[in-house]
Amino acid sequence: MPDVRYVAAADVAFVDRPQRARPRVARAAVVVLSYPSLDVIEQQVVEAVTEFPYVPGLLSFREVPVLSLAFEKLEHRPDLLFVDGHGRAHPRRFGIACHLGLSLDVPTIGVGKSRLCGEHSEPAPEKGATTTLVHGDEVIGHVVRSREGVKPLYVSVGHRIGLTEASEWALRLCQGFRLPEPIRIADRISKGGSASQ
DNA sequence: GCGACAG
DNA sequence: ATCTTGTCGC
Repeated sequence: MPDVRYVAAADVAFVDRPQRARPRVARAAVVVLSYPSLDVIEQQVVEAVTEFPYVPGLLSFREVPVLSLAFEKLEHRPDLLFVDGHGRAHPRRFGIACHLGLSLDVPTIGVGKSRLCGEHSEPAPEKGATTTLVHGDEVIGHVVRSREGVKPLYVSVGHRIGLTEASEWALRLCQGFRLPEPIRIADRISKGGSASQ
C-alpha cells in the first residue's frame, strides 16, 4: 500500500422507531481521515430504506447499497477503506469488505468484531498478538489482539491488499482502543453522533 | 436432528 | 444491529 494519504471507514446503523418494523431505515456513514495525522477530512451520511433482512453470510445485500451511496458522495477518494465486517473470512470467501471494495474499486480491509466461520487458537493477551483464522485448508484471516485484554479482532482481506498488510494496517490504526480509529468514528457517526463526541 | 450464525 | 442497569477496572 504505497503512499497512503487518506484512510477511510464505512459503517451502518439502523434508525427505526418500531424496532420490529420492516423495512428498516439504514444510516450509512463513511469517514475519511488523513494519514498519519488522523484528522477527519470528510464525512458523508446517507439514510435509505433497507428491504433485505439480516442473514448471516448475506450481509452485503443488506448494507452495500446504502454504503455505496455514502461513498459515492465523497469528494476525497481514500487510498484504503476499513469495513465493519469480514472480507475473505466468509464461508464463500466473499464478505462485505470484498463486495464493497470490488464494486467501488477501492482497497479494503475487513474488520470483524466476532467470528463468522473458521477456527483459531486464542491470541496471547498482549496487544499485537496474532493467530491465524483457518477454514477448511485455507488461512482466511488473522485474529488480532488490538489492545491488551480485549476480545480480539478478526481481520481479513477485502480487496486489493494482502492479509499481512491488512492486519498491519488494522493494528497501526488502533490508537489505544479495540477498534481502528476510522471505524470508531464511522460507528459513532452512523449512530447519530459526531466525529469527536 | 442439532448447533452455529459478520451486522 | 438493537435493547438495556449496574458494575468492574484503570
